[in-house]
Amino acid sequence: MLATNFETTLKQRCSACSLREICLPLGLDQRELSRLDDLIKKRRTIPAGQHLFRAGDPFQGLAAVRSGFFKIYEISESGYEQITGFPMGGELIGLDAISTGAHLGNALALEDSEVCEIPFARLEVLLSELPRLQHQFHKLLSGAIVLDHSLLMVLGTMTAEHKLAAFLLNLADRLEMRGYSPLVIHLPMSREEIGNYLGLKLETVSRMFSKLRQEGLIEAEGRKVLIRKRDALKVLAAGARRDR
Amino acid sequence: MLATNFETTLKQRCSACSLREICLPLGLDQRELSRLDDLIKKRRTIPAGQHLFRAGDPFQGLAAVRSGFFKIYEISESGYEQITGFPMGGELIGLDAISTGAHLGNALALEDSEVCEIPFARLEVLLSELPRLQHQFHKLLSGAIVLDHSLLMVLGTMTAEHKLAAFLLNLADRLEMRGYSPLVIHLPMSREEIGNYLGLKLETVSRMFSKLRQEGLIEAEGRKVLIRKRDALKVLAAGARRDR
DNA sequence: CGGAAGATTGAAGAAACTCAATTTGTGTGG
DNA sequence: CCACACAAATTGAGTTTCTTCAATCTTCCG
Repeated sequence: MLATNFETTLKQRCSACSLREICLPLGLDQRELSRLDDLIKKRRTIPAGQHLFRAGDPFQGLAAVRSGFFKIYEISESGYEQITGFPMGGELIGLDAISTGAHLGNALALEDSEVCEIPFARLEVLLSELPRLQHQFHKLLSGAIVLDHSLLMVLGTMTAEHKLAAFLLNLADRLEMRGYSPLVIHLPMSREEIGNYLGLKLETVSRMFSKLRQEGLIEAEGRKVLIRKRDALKVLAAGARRDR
Repeated sequence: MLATNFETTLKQRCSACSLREICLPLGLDQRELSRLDDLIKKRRTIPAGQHLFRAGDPFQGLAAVRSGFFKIYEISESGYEQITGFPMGGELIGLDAISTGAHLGNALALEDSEVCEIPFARLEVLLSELPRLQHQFHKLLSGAIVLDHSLLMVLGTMTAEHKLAAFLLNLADRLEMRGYSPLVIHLPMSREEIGNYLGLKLETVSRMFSKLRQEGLIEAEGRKVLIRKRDALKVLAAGARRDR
């Protein structure tokens, strides 16, 4: 009991976090890590189905996903939704709010999730003092742009089947990077959410799941997906078809 | 002759740049501006049709567009192109390269253009010393993410006609922000490039131009576009149709 | 002026959507 | 623990949008 408690507090610290090789702490030494630990005090639990923030909320700070899964979506003037990402462990949430001081996106927990809250004003001070942390932060911001561009590529050039293949592979890769099996996926999102993300209707997503199943590339029943032929999926995901 | 020369060197300095309210210098005082001026020495001219950088080039520094127009495009593994943006005056280019140290995108000048080169390593040092500059830089990075998200919204939720309306309005807004007329647009890109950007074929783009023309919202002959009913375009651009 | 590239328009085809019915899965209360 | 109700997923049939292929027209350079 005492041990569990100890472990919990340990895990609160960036220096002992299993995600430190993906997240802000990457590349820092002990001294720098402890400075960062001082900053990131609060851990917050978000139950499945609840929002971490909503569009319009004032920007207090960033959040780093500790565990669980989120969906980030934006709502246009006229009420249309677009999911822009499904962040998981080690990824930063709320970067878009830096530019305006208010959130433009909504962050909904798809599973019971935990985040580390990062007060942004204090982070910027620390960035000035720790060049390596500053650089890592810039890398993460830049990485968010790269990620968005790869989604643009998917939306702009691929057919439905290719889109779904790319989506599943992306999940597999990110799971693998975090030490999970890349072949057994439990989807935290519905067909409708996948469709929204990929610019497809849920029925089309469902049909493409069936197609990939028939072709023997995956097994899928509901939200459980087993990747059978990862290489073949890669060929699909690489080979967009529309050449605009 | 001497006068022109003087003016040119003046214009080289951020402190006297007409774009300083959009670009990095925003919010800086005289002292800070002169520090930034020290950093940004080089101006470079890129003739229309030439690349500022290509995918794979090592990342030396960012570039701020001084004048002209670029297209940024990425090429997927399998050779498919996707244009991710058409940056113009005051916008930063090359942000995606921070994360990996090499450019993922290609930057091609659509017109004769000028850029200010910003050595990134030195910029980061300066950011540490000038908190306001640091914050402005983060705002620009965050703004790039916001921009990408709005394009995701367009690609994911809109029909062809709405996409083109949104595209033209976006151009109009950005031109207006820089002091140009928002109603008279000379497009620096081809129908094919617009289509690639919007996830459409060039023929579809052409048809939508004709449609908007027939509906009296614009006048268009080739690359010259006159916006007749900006409000009506806004209604179109706001009102996406597919609700995925 | 001539040629090539870009833009427009038409007709036919394909991909994805809409509408609708059915099946499966999930959570809740008896 | 089962039964029920409700939400999610699958599948089918018909329609729409966008693409593809092709012909024509325009523009812009050399």
